[in-house]
Amino acid sequence: MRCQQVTVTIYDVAREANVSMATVSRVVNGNPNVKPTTRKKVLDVIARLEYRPNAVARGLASKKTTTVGVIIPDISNVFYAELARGIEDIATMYRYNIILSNSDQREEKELQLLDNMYGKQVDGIVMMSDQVSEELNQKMSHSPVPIVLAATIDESKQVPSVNIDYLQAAYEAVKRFTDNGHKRIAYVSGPFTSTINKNYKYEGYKKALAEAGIEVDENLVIASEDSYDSGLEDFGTLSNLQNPPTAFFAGSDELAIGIIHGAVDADKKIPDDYEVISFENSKLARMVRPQLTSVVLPLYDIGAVSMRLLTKYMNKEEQVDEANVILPHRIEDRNSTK
Amino acid sequence: MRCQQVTVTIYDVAREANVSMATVSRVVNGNPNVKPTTRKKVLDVIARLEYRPNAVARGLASKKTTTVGVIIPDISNVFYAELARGIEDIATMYRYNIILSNSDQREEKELQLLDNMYGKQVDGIVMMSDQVSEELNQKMSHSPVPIVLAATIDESKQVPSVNIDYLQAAYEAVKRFTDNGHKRIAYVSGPFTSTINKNYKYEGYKKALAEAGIEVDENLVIASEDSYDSGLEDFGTLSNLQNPPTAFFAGSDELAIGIIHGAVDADKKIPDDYEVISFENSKLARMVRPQLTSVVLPLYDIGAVSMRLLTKYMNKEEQVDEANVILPHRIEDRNSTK
DNA sequence: TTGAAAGCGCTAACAA
DNA sequence: TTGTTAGCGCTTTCAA
Repeated sequence: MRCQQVTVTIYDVAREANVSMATVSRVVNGNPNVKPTTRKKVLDVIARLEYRPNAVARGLASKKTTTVGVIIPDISNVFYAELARGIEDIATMYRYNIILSNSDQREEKELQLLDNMYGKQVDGIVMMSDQVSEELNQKMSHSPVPIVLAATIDESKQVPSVNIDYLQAAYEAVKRFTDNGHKRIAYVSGPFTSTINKNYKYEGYKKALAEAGIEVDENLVIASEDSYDSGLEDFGTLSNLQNPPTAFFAGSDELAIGIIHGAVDADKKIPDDYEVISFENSKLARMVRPQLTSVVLPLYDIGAVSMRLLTKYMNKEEQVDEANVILPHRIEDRNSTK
Repeated sequence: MRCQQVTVTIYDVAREANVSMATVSRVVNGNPNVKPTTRKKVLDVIARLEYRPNAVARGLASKKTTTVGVIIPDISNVFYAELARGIEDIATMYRYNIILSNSDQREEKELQLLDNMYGKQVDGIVMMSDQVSEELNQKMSHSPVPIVLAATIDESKQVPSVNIDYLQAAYEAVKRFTDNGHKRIAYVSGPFTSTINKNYKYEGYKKALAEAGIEVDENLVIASEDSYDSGLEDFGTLSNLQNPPTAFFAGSDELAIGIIHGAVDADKKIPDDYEVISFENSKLARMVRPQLTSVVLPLYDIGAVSMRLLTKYMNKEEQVDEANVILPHRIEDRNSTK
């Protein structure tokens, strides 16, 4: 490994090709104002010298780095990993690289990462966060570069974003239960520190109940961790209520699988004893028996559209018509519901 | 959003503080050769002007960017996402940022991404690949910056790497079966285009069989995709053999869960009718009934150690004693085995 | 302890 | 169509 490195610069190419560096720069950047024979000559030298443009120098001179920052709560979480893939694919398509950082959902870290990204001179940022604090909102509003929120809610709507209609989606899921005659419907949620969980999915749940003339029973609503173990535990808690639920609306696939296994372990049958609808539809939804009926959260698409939106801002394309994009959703029917 | 940006430079700070830019540079970089009062004066101006160092300019001048490239087959795959998290955590600890790119396991893309990373002047690279081609090996061997392979095998051992002893681990897993008296043991693997699957896990499998005096039956070895559906399908294929297996060694958790559900769907009991051992131990291993006995692949640690190793090369620390690190492994016993 | 000055490798006017 | 020339914002000798 480690060989002697002789960095060949645009200047070396220019000298070898008997042209000025400006000309080399032109051919490297595909500027059409170069005579074909000159272009060929330069290209040959570039190939021979194995010249590779220095993106850092280019970034300094042009004030564009062709890299975008991605701030994500936790890349090892499938949920966010799927989003990240959507972001990266579109970034690649537009020739951007991605600087990826985990925030672990800590506000202090989010703030610090933003500064770090600004320092690195990224051309734009895609941000994910369960909860946009006032301070974070402020900082993003004064960002030197465009920012797009992916699958995250900023209730002030100051920052462009891509989401689905979480409230409506939750409403539709729970409405299935009320339509089926369920009166005792549980909402097993991830943490209420997440705006989406607390102010959207929960509101959708309440709306569906209200419409069916069912009163919200706080005992049927649990906001714990967004994990398999919580689902397992929450099933236990809820099924032991003196007036237990007959249907579960789960905030995520892991939670739903926990609930299902809780039921299985208690020798209950899904969907006969309890119906379950999840909210995510990751590939886990099919990896459990019975397979999960689930609201389809198009995470890849949300990531992809976020990045696409960001490119519009970065290129100052046509005045973007809608800064707060809402993608469509649907419910995928499988076997955890009747 | 988008406010008028007045970039304040080191020069502005210098002027305001009545010192030279060299002095500002010194305080920014924590150089001790600055009189405390001067330092304070400069720090005050920095705070007042909200000066933020431009990492690009710094990178050009110092030839160090404090960013490392990460080339990964697919970030949306939990397996790699876990590795990536380990890498990122240690990178953060050492103040590096990460440029993350997906290769989709295509050699052409891997090669091109390396060039792209070189162009971005990363200080080092962590690479993951199922199969290191000759050309890739060549390119990495002539890299201008250090490269470490994470959970990937380069049989020439030319490039530093971090792995576990896959062969031994597979051997131990299969030995459980032979010790338990199984004679018909299947190996349901991910693709054999993966060096680890083909040359290590498979060899471990063969070694355990050989030791037990069992001949390898090619019909019991299936190298398909590394997915739940493949597991499901492969169970069908294998269980319909006229002389079917009684134990399954699965190459990954998804494969193992597919096998288990295949069995469940066929009204078979695990581990009574079939025993199953997986190779991964992601959090999925507990999210299935029965829970999976699995070889523990410490992905996070492999990522973390890879990054740590890379920092040693980047800082030209003490001559690294071992370039090809082997981390310990173990088997986690759960309920898919007796 | 501080400052002056020469780059780092490239882009982007502007001129020819 | 091509070349000249300033920077971009910082680090890093070297000298004081």
